[in-house]
Amino acid sequence: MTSDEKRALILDKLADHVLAHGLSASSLRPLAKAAGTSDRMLLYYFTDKSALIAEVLQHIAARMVIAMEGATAPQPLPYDVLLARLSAALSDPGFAPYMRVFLEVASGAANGDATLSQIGEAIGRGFLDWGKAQLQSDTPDIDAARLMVTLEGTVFLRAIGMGDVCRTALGTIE
Amino acid sequence: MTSDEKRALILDKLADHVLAHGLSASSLRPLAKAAGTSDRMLLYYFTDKSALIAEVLQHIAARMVIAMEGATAPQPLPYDVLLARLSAALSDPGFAPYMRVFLEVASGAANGDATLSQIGEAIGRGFLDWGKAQLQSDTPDIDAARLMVTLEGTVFLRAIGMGDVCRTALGTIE
DNA sequence: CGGCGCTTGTAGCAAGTGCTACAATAATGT
DNA sequence: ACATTATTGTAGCACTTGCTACAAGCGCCG
Repeated sequence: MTSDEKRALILDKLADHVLAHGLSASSLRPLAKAAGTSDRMLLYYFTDKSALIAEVLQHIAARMVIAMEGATAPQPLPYDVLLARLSAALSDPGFAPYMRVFLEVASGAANGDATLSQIGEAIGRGFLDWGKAQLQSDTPDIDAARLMVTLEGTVFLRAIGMGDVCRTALGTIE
Repeated sequence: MTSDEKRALILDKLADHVLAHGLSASSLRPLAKAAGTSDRMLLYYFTDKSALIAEVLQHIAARMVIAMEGATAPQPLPYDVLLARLSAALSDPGFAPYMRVFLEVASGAANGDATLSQIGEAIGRGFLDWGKAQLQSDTPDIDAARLMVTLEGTVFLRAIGMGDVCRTALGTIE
């Protein structure tokens, strides 16, 4: 097994751990344990902790893109339909971990973490573009923006146990 | 100065520090320094760290309520107007720290922190009720929910440097 | 005055943090 | 076979984390 393959394998397990336990529970030793290696080795493969985290988050983002491909409708959908679909998808147990991590990234970014700030925006823009491509609309930019604001709002509220409010808010639209 | 007064004074300075630097930078020693005392004393006044954080967050919530009183319109406003107003208010430098902390609370709650979960929901419900009272609507529950989802969505997006998307999304409504 | 309880400082502990120096092993090319 | 390089383990450093044991100071009531 080449060094690159090892790296890729480790990266995969690191992503699993971050998705399962969050960034705050992702210090080097727990990460190393989850990847079946040592903290020493993590810093051998990834120059830095922040570099490591950056790569892991990008890996996670790539995974999410793939998962979303599966949720992609064959044709663009009108705003209301797409919103209902995505809102349901994001609360799916399969997707929820991504949203938890995304929320944590946003929080870290708001507190001044440069790495998280940069990656958070990249992921966010990617998601926005993807949504725009799914939208059947005369004003795709505006509707994609509204879609995204609404969806992230539901992520936020569900995080604090206010999923019922999300349902109330979106119930009028379906 | 009585013991209660001292406690209240400390609490106030702790709130300042959390608002300025976030929960992640709020371990006992920095907090103590900000309050002009020692970690030892913090654990004398507040049984636990989590109890301390709980009280600080409630204090912060209470402050925000007061600040919002100042932003309260004399009469209820229609949805679009209220949304525009609150959206502008939340990105105001005076309010933004509250939102940063709120976001951090949500993130912590999503990661299973019981204290943050409980307090986050309490604050969220309070905010929802306050919004409902400001709303002039035939369907106040639904509109308040939509208002809240949208506003928290903008908080999220602004955190990752996508304030432009918020503007695009809300621009259509004003 | 004397004792008693509230308040506070000093010092430290055990665990965890990112990271590194050093050396031993394994692989690789000449 | 040998020298060089890549890979990995061991051990540790300097620091932060929440929290605590101990004792000294303090005021207050008898």
